[in-house]
Amino acid sequence: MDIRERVQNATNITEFQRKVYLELLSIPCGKTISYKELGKRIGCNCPQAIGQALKRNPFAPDVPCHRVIASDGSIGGFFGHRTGEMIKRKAKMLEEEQRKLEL
DNA sequence: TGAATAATGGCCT
DNA sequence: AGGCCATTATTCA
Repeated sequence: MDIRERVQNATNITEFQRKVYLELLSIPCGKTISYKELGKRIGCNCPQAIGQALKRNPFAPDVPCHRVIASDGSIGGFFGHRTGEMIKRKAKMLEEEQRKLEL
């Protein structure tokens, strides 16, 4: 079963989260989307809720949460560790994914 | 211009 | 009902 179907069949989550995950899956491989953009797509002005939904994403790692980034192109990090190496790590993962698509 | 703080907005416990 | 969080924007230096 595709992850998308699983999300659609997921009842233990809210419609909001479902939209978030669907949009997330809608993101092309190797591509990234900002919380703001994603939120806008689902009709939500609060990227925090999205970030939380991703963090709580019960579909991980089926849901490419690493495709979601800040509008700057980095994960950013909320409190504590700002722009750290973890971000670069995710960025690298995206790069590898993109590379995989080319092959 | 760069960086830190404040506010936001919905989800989870 | 309260706290949380992976952002964003504004303001201070």
